[in-house]
Amino acid sequence: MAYWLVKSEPDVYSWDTFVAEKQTYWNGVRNYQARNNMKAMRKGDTVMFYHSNEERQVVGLCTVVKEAYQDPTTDDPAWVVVDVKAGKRLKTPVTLATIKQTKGLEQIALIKQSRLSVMPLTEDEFNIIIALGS
DNA sequence: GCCAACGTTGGC
DNA sequence: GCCAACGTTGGC
Repeated sequence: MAYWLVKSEPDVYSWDTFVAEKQTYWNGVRNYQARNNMKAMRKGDTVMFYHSNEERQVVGLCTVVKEAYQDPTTDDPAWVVVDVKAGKRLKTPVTLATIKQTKGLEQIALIKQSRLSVMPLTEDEFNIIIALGS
């Protein structure tokens, strides 16, 4: 069981939209590293949902329900999507500012590689964020 | 709106 | 294969 974090611009695809749809395929990734991370996702893995730009906070959790397959929005076989199902909203959103100040999260990919849109989290990082969000 | 970081493209 | 130019992302 692995942990991941995905970013979305709330203007483009927000947590509320996701919750309303209950499930979605995570499309639009056009970066090889992010793509490789998606390919490494396994059914049942937990994914944190982060709002970038205006909000900059982790807002909720979701679960991988289908592993990587051809992105239906393009014919280019280089790109894949995964299906994710909306889970719980964090009681308290965890902001980037908080993450930066929190001991144990210094190495998180969210800070180290700010432009990456799909990234792995260690179990420790995941648990710390969960604790901050409850 | 600006700019830093960084990935991609294309000329050589 | 290198590197400059360029485009994109995302924090501020």
